[in-house]
Amino acid sequence: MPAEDAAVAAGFEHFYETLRRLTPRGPLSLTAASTLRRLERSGPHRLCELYAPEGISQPAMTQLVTRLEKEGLAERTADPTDGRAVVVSITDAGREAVSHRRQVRAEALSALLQGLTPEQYEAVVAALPALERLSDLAAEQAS
Amino acid sequence: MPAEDAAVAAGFEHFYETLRRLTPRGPLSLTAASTLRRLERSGPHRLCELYAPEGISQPAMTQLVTRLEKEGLAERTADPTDGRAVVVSITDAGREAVSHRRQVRAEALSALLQGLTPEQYEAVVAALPALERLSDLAAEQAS
DNA sequence: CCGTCGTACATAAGCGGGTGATATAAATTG
DNA sequence: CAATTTATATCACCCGCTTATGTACGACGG
Repeated sequence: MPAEDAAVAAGFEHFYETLRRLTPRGPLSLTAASTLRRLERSGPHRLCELYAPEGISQPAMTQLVTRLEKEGLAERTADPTDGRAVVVSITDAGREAVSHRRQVRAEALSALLQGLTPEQYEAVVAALPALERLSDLAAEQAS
Repeated sequence: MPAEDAAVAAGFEHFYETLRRLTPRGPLSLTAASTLRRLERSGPHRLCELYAPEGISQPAMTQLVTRLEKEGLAERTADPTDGRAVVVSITDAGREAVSHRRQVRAEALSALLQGLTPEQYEAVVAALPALERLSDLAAEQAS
């Protein structure tokens, strides 16, 4: 491991904690929010396609979907081509919830961004594509 | 809120999920790890100074310290100047656990960093001070 | 000194969200 | 068509958080 990577890792570690505290406690758990975002971003999925990328077990996803359904944020549909399968999709209320959560976090973050110098702000913006690329790399590594 | 902030927020949101999945399942909860890092970084603290910055309730911190103590990662000491207070400090085993966790995450991250172009890598390194500054701003805003 | 009040921590009860083991039903296969 | 695999659900359990409450010490005015 290159030496500089350690510095990057340390910086990310600290920053991760900061981001974590930026969305104190909402009605949605981390996994619930992440799953809703996935459904919003890439459409309906069978339950068996959801739990692995979220890093939880299949029973956990069953229960999560049940909770989301109870709160009206997602819904189950039968898969016509496979009687065993369940297709999970996000509802309008779910989209609304995701959007609201995103908004809250964005505003908290925006307040912080005001405190940066223009150079620092530019550095952050310039790093965004790289961060996005890291996310993609992590996703394909997981698959 | 400036329009570009929304893009930054969206990027961070995605990146946050990536970081979250980078340290899959350890023996330490997120709060436990964060608390140990705090103890490692800024020395022993009274329990009442710990729970607020971690964003949990006082009973939760009492329980967390009890668990950490049971696992030998932290220890309680009486405060000689205040009979009510408890001073919590990290043990060598605790330092070891933090260090190990950090190592695991750093290696996983390092593997991803290999996939960046040199320009992207430089952009990430260049943004580190700004990310650090954001963490500081968040910390002082919380106080 | 001494009752009163605030502060620091612990305990209790309950709940959300995770786990592994197992059940059920539909699809696949030999 | 019996056997097996796959997709989901259910069960029993544990961990970590919550609020409400208990306990012991410190501070402080009479």
